[in-house]
Parts: sequence; structure tokens; C-alpha cells
Amino acid sequence: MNKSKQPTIKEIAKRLKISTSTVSRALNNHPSIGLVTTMRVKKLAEELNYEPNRTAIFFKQRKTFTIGVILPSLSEAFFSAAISEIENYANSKNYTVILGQSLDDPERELKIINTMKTHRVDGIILSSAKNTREFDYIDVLKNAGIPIVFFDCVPDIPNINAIVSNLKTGMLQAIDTFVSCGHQSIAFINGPGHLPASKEREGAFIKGLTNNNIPINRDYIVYTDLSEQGNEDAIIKLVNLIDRPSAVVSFNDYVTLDAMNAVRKKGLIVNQDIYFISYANYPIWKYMENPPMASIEQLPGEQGAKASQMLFDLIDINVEGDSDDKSAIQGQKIVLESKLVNQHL
Amino acid sequence: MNKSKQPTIKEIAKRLKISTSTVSRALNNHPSIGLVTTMRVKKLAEELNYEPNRTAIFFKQRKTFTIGVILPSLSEAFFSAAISEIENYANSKNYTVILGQSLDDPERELKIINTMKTHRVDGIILSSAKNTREFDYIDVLKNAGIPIVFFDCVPDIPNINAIVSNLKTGMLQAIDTFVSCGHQSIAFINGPGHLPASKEREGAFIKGLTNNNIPINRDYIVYTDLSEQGNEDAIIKLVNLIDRPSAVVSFNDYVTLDAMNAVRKKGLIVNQDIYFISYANYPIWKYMENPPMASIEQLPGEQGAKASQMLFDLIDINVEGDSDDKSAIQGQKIVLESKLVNQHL
DNA sequence: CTGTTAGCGCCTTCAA
DNA sequence: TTGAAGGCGCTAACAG
Repeated sequence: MNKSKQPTIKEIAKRLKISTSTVSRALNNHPSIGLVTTMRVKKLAEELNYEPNRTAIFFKQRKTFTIGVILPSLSEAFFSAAISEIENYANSKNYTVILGQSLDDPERELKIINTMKTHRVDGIILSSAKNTREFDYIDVLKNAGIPIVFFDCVPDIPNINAIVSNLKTGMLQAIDTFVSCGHQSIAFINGPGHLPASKEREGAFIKGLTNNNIPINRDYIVYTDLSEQGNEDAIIKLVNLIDRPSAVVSFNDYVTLDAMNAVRKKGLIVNQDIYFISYANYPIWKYMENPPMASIEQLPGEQGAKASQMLFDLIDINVEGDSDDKSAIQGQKIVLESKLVNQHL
Repeated sequence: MNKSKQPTIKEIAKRLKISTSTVSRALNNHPSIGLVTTMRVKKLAEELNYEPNRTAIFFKQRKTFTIGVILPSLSEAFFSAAISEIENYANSKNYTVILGQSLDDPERELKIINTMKTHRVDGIILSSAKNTREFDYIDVLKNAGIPIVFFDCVPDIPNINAIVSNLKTGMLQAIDTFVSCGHQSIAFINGPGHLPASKEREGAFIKGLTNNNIPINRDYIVYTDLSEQGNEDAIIKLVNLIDRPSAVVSFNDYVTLDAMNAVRKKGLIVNQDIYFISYANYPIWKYMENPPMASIEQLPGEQGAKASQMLFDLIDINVEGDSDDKSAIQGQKIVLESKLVNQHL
């Protein structure tokens, strides 16, 4: 009933009239301890319901067996899928995950990073807020010896560890799909221009059109800040063009959702007057009466798993090689392919 | 560059030729320390980039300033909303949140609880897996001095701390709404019979019909195990009845999604041949061309906030009153109202 | 106002 | 194969 009666190694030692070091060693299966003593210790530990005090171990080992994961938002399906895999991986290594939502606010993001730093996490996985521009924390963390792995939204900075998805393949497939369905006026709602992910998408978009001998029409490329209003404004701009496009690739499925709503309000019919393809392959599509023609799967689960794997490699190196051979793995980037998934239209 | 050079309180003491306790006190703004020394200490700490070693503090204080949150799934909008608020609340108290997804698997749930226990979290907020039947861990945690607050899915056990939502009000409103739109054959897709939440809903359903002088038709109450298949089977059973109901209340929005898909496959038209109302007020409805007529808002954010508040009250009591006055607050239940939200049909 | 001392629970040399 | 002793970084009596 009383919480203070948690048995310790000392208690066991006293009862068994042996030293604490012997108990410690027995509990950790140290080879130099006699089988009998080991058994006796373990038996009593069992009876007493002994559990090692992790906080003491953390302290002693200078490790917390905890990793931090910072994401813009848990409610986006992409991120909840990613974190599930991260959690799985971490648990399999007997690590715990602590969580932070930046809500795409750079200040909040920084605050979370600092909290995690003071909590001495052993490593961090981060999908940056969309409009973070300052990345000084990277050096701070490096100095603190905390490895960090980026994924999804990765800053354009040399020598960082990251998992990124190849946005190009998906875009090219999207355009080919549109073209093969007879579309020639294809537009693109891109995200904020400063994001590497936006640049990559835009390059691929242009490439895709060129591949299909479609001239580039600058009016067909619009931008959104990813807010609901921004998304609506973007699609409205396209819809109001004299030569309204018949097909739209958009930055991601959330943009598409808002765009579809706006389009309907204008009296147009989705999948008849105008067609969509976007990134993320949002699971809700299967419940929509008029989903996009296709969606580009970005494999959040795999990204999460790979990111975890990379992070644990870095953590292990940190522990073993106390030297600088950690630089060996520093600045690694893994690229995952994206691929188009057709919806059942 | 080297991680081992983290300055400690000792280092500061040595440089300033004062004792470590003075440094410690100065850093913690202890009133009995001279202003000058305090300033000198703080200045040097700043210069040295000193940061307290939390693991040492955790160890010393026998607290981790960490709470555990266990949820069936992060991808459900209800839970991601709840956890956002929990996180906010915890952060405002300088606590960190560690996270676990049970995926509605009782074994996994138990494993997470144990991990959190060995990690010595200061408290736990738990929305139980739908089919957990063993609650022995409640006593285990109590013995370990770890308070626990349930929310959303709360076991039917006396003397537990919980936040629950009043499912009755919402159900009565739902039925009144249906009736006032002319519906007389109203059916109900309930969740697993063993859940308290199912019993409460069913009681209210019957009450609602009675209030409106509608006779109870047992065929109009069906059950699902909440799997996609179960959801489909349930609605199909209703749709195949000779006197097919024109209105359906369902356990939650996810059930409704599957039901709508199944109904459409049968050639029926939602919001014309058959109408829906369900629990949860899933944010995606605003993007659907045919959302349910209404949805019962369960205020996940508020539930999360209240749960956090209750948990921190328990934690504080644990710390201050080392005696049993914790029983004073033991077994508290807070009920939040649910209310119907009409969709823009 | 400040220093001394002791100890949280565990692990790990070093010595026997 | 075992014990004794020391220390991780910090806080908190108890003394001055």
C-alpha cells in the first residue's frame, strides 16, 4: 500500500546476508557468480517483487533509453502511421518514446526540442514544422551528443541524417496517368515555395509535362500555405482561369480535400469537370463517393521504421565508439520511392 | 564536440571556490542565498552552458516528471484531439508525455503498462482497449503508487478515477431529431455488449424511443465488434429486414463510415433512403458529400484536459500527503455532457 | 547567509 | 567466486 516499500538491491543483500555487489551481479547474470547464489538471489527478488529502479540506472549509465519524436500533428494519418512504426521499433529495443506535437509552429518546435534535451533523450526523430527556417538547434543537439534523424519534412542543410521520399517518381506517374486519360491541361497546387519538398515536386511536375510534350503554362502552377483558406484560394485561382485545367495535382491529400469542397461550391463536379491526384494516400478516400483519381503513397510506416533504424544505429555508435567515427555515419540520407495508387473509381 | 564535457554543479563550485550546495541553492533561487553569489553563479552557469542533469534529479526526487498516456490508436481523430490537450496540460506543468498505442489489444496494453511502470512514470492516463477484461493491473499500479485516470473507455469497476462522457443526452437528442424529421423506424448499431458504453447507449436508445411512444423492435438493435466486417454485417442485417429502418443511430462515426459504404453497395442512397446519426463528430464529415444528419460531439479535447487535471491532482496528493488522504480523491468520476451537432445537409 | 555531510540505488573497479 | 569501497549529480538536513 505504501509506495516507499519498493524493495532494493540492498534489501535483498541484507536478507541473504551477502553484499549488494553480489546481488547486482547475480541479477545481471554475471558469469562469475555461483549458480546457487544466483538462484537464491533471483528467487528472493521474485518473491519480494523486486524491480530495478530505472531512474537510478539511467542516472548511472548516463542514458535514458528514451527517444523523442516530434511531429507537426498526430491527427494527420501520415504521422500517426509513422509514429506507430517508430513506437514498434523502439519498443523492440526496449526504448520508450516521448512525443511532441509542434503544430507546425517553429517556436513550439524549438521549445519541445529543448525539453527533450533537458530530459536527456538518447535521440530524436523529427519531422520539421513546415515553416521552420532556423536550424541552429542542430548544432546544439550535436554538441549535447544527441543524434537526430529527420524525415518527411527535411531541411535543406548539408550533413544531416534523413529519410526522404522520392517525390519525383510519384509526380511523373501522376502526370502520365492524367495524360493517358486524355488530359492536356494539367495544373499543380504546390506548397510553400521555400520547402525543399515543394521545389522537388515542382521540378518533377515540369519534367513530367515536358516528357509528354505539354508546354508549361505558368498560370497552372499556384501555391498554398497549406491553410484551409490558402488551399481554397489556390484552387479558385485555377478554376477561374479562362482555360480552366481539367486535372490538378496537389501538394497533398489535405489540400485536395479543401480544393474539392471549393470546387463543388463553384458548381463543378469532381471526377467529371475536374480530376485530382495528390500525395499521401489518405486512408479516408475509400469512404468518399468521389475520391481523387489516384494518390501517391508515401509509405509513412516505412519512413518511420527506417528513421528509427537509422537513429538507433547512431545511438549505438555514440555508445560504442566514443571517438569521432560517428562521423562515419553522419550525414546519411535514405531515399524511399513513392508510388501511385489508383483509387477504385 | 565531446559529449562528456557537460558541466556540473561541482565544476561551477570549484571555479567559484564555493560549495556545491550553495551553487545548487543559487540555481534554484533559494531565498537564503546572497544576491551577489546568486548572480555570480548564474552568470558562470550561463557561460559554461550549464544544464542540470535531469536523470540525477529524477533519481534523487524519486519522480520522473513524466506521465504515460495509453490509447487504442492515435489515428482516430478522437484520440489525437485528446492527446493534444493532455500534452498541453502536461507541458504547462513541465511534464513530459510518454505514449503507448494498445491497438485495442489487451496483451499489448498490459505490456505498455508494465513498461511505463518500470520507467517509473508519475501517473497514467488510459483509454482502455475495447476488449480488455482483466484489470488486475489497477491494483499493481496502486501498490506501486502510480495513480491512474481512465477516460473514454472506462472499465466498470468501483473506486477508479475516470472521466466519462454522458452518452445518454446525445442519444436522446439523436432520436428526437430523427422523430422530428418524421422517422418512426429507427434502428441502432451498438458496439460490443460487454462495454459499459454500449449498455449506456442501449438504455438511452430504448428510453428515447419510449419517450416518443415508439414501440421497441428488437430486430432494430444489432451489434458489431467494431471491425470493418462487423460493421458491414450489422448494417446489412438491418437493410435486409422486410421493414427496413429509415434511420440508424450507430456506435460511432467509424461504424457509420463502413455502414454507408455497405449501404451504397446495396444501391441505397444515403440521406434519402436511409439516414445516420452517430457518436464522435469526426472532423472529416465536412468533406463528405453525404455526411450523417448529425453527430454527437464527445469533446475529446475537454476529456483529455479534465483527465490531465485529475491526474495531476492525484500526483500532487501523492507527493504532499504521504498519508492515505489520497483516498479522499480516490474513485472520483467526472461526467461530461455530450451534445448533438447538426451537419450542414 | 554558507559549508559539511550524507545519501538516493545501482554498478564497477580493486582487492581478497 | 565474493566483498568493500567509491562515485554518478544533485539535494537537503544540520551546523555553523
